[in-house]
Amino acid sequence: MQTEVALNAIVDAVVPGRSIGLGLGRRANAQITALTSLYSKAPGETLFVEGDEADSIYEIVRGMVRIHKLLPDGRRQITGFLSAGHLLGLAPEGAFVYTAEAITEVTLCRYKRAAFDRLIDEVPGFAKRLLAVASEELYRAQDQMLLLGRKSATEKVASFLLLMAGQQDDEEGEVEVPMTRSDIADYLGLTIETVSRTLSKLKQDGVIALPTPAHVEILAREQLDELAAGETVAAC
Amino acid sequence: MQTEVALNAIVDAVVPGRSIGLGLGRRANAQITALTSLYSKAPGETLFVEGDEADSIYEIVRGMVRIHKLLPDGRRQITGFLSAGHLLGLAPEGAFVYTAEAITEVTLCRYKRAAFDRLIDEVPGFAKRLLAVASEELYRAQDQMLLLGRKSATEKVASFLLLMAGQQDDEEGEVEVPMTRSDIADYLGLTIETVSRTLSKLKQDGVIALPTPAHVEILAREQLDELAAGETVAAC
DNA sequence: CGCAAACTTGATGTTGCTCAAGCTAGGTGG
DNA sequence: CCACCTAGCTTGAGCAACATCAAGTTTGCG
Repeated sequence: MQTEVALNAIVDAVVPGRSIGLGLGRRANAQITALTSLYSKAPGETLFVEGDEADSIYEIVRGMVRIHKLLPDGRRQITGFLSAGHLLGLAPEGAFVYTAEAITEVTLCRYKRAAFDRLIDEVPGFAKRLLAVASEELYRAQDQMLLLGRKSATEKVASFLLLMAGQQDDEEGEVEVPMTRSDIADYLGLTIETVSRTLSKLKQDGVIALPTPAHVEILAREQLDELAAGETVAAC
Repeated sequence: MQTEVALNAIVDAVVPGRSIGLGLGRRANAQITALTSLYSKAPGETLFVEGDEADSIYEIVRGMVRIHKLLPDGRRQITGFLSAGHLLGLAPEGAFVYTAEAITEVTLCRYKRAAFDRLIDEVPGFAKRLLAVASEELYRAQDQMLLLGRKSATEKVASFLLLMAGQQDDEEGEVEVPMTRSDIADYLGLTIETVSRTLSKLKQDGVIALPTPAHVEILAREQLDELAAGETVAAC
């Protein structure tokens, strides 16, 4: 997402060329980096749990994180897969409203909530920038509601594949799928069996190839686009 | 939502006691009211359409609005029912990302986008306040994803009734439902028949009463709470 | 090499959708 | 004032998409 040169030497050392500070100017960035700490999580590790005291805000520097909510009986809805540049924990003060877990090896930048709040007041443009980030998230959330409420299994899986493809700059149809079928199912409101079957059907129809379960190759991009958009009755 | 005394004489005249300006201080409010215009929409009228140029931001002063997104073949997902105090059109600049329509008679306050943007820069605390509003919306959206992806029809309808009840201060179990079964269905990712049947079943079970289709009486609040939360297998 | 986790595939079941018919209520014109 | 008309709602019967249950298969790792 961000491509400008990082101001933070620590970050630069770890992930060359990857900026933090949400695209703000030099001064703001310098202020922000003064109160960050950088650390890592292994795949499967929990960053924080829904209901925990939200004393920090996190920025993903590298890797992929899933966020989810649970029903009392264990049913899970994954509300997002977040990669580098995304913020975690911006929600209402007090407590986190979702659980966050690492899917891949993840590098995180942690901001203390209190210091972060102070920055919002003191650094011109910072709140505005955060507002843009939140609006963007809201837009994504509404698209996902349309998917969950009104798309068929095939349309959901097609949309997911295109989301993954778009998240990777890789335009050549090679898509990495770092999460399990269970994650995909809980993101799309399906079961793992339906996800697996739908992928098999797309493969059989020549729309995709599946060299390995975690590696999808898009063979017929246009057809996938149409499926994802829900254009025709043929989609069913 | 807002109960403080309005500073804007026009608003006061129309809707006594209802504030605008998003809970900011006197100075900010004075600045904001300088660039507002107030007007009304009849039930069924469109405020704006997905894709329209987003040159304004709206605050609902009175009444209820629905916002939705469409698939090319007409399938509709209602992403929210918004009442007084809510903002419309905050999403990414350029174009509206959803369509907004009046459900009841609605009074709106319109802010010019450019002026609104200037306020964000000039009025201290304004962007922060908007960020809180957007975060709150995001939280609601994630709850709705959980509902759409993982709840049964009964759980969805129960959740909806509680949402409506919560939106009205009326704690006595009397809930007004100003929208049609079609709106409810498109909000919950169901069909009108399933919504109707589910309401009938809840009535039959003594959980609610239905004096008229648009008027629900909650008879067994606890049972409805449990259903909405998805506590037990009995929910199915 | 063996084991466990993840994935795939098949058979059967159930929820919610589709199609269809009748009901209710509010508004309009004769 | 009443009858009609229409939009919205309810109810029923049959069906399809997706879930559930149940084996197998593959893969990665110790």
